[in-house]
Amino acid sequence: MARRSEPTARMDDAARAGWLYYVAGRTQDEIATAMGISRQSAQRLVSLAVAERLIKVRLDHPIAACLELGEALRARYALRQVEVVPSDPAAGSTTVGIAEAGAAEIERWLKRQEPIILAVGTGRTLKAAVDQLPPMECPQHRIVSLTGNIGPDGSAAYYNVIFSMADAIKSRHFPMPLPVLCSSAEERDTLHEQPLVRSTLSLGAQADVTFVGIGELGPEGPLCVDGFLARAEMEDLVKGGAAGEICGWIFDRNGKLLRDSINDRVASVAIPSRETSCVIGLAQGRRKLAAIAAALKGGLINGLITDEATAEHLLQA
Amino acid sequence: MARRSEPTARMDDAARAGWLYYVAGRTQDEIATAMGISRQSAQRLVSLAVAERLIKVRLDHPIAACLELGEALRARYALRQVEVVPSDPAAGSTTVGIAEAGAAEIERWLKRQEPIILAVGTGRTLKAAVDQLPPMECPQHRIVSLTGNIGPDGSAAYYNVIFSMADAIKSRHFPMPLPVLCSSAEERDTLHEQPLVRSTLSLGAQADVTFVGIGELGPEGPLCVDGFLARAEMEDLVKGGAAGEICGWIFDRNGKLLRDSINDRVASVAIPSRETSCVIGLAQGRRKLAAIAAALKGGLINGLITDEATAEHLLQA
DNA sequence: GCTGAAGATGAGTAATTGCCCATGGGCAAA
DNA sequence: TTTGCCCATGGGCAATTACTCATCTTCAGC
Repeated sequence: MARRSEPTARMDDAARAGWLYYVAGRTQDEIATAMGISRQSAQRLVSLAVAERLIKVRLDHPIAACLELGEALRARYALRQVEVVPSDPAAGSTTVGIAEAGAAEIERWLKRQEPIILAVGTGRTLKAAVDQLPPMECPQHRIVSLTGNIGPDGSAAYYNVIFSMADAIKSRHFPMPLPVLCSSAEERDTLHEQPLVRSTLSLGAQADVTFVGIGELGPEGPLCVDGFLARAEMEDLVKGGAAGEICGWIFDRNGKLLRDSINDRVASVAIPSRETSCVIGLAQGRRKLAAIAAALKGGLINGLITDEATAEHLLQA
Repeated sequence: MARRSEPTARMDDAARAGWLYYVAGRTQDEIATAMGISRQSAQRLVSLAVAERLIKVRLDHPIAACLELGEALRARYALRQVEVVPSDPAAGSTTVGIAEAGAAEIERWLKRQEPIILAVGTGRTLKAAVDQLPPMECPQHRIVSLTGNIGPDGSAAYYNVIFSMADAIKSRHFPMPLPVLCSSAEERDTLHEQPLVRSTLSLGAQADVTFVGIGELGPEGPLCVDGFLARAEMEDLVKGGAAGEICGWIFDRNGKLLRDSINDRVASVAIPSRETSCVIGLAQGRRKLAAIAAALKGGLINGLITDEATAEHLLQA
């Protein structure tokens, strides 16, 4: 009769089926019986309701916003892995949240049965994450440091995280017995020829997953604070367009590594391939925004763990 | 570590799993892999998110409100079947909507393969519904009228719907060859003793599903308008506490059938058992509110097809 | 340190859902 | 009126999800 010809009738049915399924929690079989149609038709109506966006789902939890932000970042920068942690409205810093999220992600990789090579960079955020790791027995994995562990004054670089990692994780560890920054390109190349270093370099290049911090530049950046670069050098870098650094590798605002006298002296392993492995950056905070944005833009990382406020700013850019 | 002991961590995970499942549309298997847990745990987290009301689903369609109202009515009056149709904001009356919904419901019953007995009452709303029925071949079913088809003046009662039904539905039909109202209780009893009538009465009592209109009382009610009752009789009835009628059976505001001189003369079949069958009332409109509410309260019907505005008023009572 | 309860976990299994395909009815064009 | 196309329909099957049970872990209390 008349109602058969109305094009909206199908939509009404779809809405009804969708309501019964999602709101009332009936099975599609029950819906089919109640509406006098076959189960398959009921399924089609439910699908239709979803496809036509009649059904709106939302998550009543602070984490919902984080997941949305993460999804947006993933889509924009073609990331493999994104984690956005809530910005604690009370505390000013959310390093703790990122640290926990980072630890959880590291743990997920280490839990795997099949052997992997896990590479770590450096930085305070990354160290905080590693400090959150529970003790684990992972004899099947290998953990390699991308950066040297000798500070500018010859002492062990504090923020080289592989030793912290070794405290918690029972696994084979491969530090880099090098300074972070050599005095010259030639020295760097010579050191890299050493057999022990070469094998570590090779191992780093094969990493299945890499966790790195992202450092901002400027006089307050870690390279200056930890004494690797003098203030004047830093100012020159910034004038030259540098925007941030990962494992000491300095890049511009487009995420391109600079071809300059500093990068020629960096002793770190090259950042592993983003084509064939996961390179996950941990960073947060307004001061690091430019550095993070540049790393994302240049594809230096294909994974990111950050906080809500930082994610929002990254998306506004 | 610290995060293990936080009771909110599980909720966060549940929220995350729920988001990935409902918003991002991942399978539980993918979620399990992404979160580094087993399928079962992922399923539990999704369930938890639903159970804890973290997931809110809403339906973006006018019919959503109707379905909510229907569910509320069903719960309050222990109804088996409720249908609330949208109140057309443009047109004043929504009889058309109810008619279509009623026709759809009748059709659902008639589509069944196993033989059923379908009983029909009387009324304008019900007739409008029956007029919407498409032609159908239903040799397996039997359709019986609960009310007589002889009007007060001896002519065929117009709003006896079984003849309209016979036009569309190819099935065995059983009208009641009686007046609606007899001149006395004795006459009624005598007529009911006739073999043909007795078999129809018996058939009506066995009905699997019954569709009835609900009539309001007062000088504008169908009993008066159609000339079954004189105005004075009606006034007496209302004074005596009568609130409405179904198939001529008059009931008070609690849905109890009155024990009076009118009901003693009603020739209709008794309303079939609401314990063992579906008795679905079709009615709408402010004037009928008291009658519908009374029928629901007294359990004279266990199914209802009405419109949005009426449903809202019924729930406010 | 031991014990018991409560809750979490994973395997197995039943139920539910999603999808493909053959079929048939309805509608438009010829 | 006939022909051909389109699309809705339901059967069948694979994928996914829900549930149950036995076992394990953890933590509080003794």
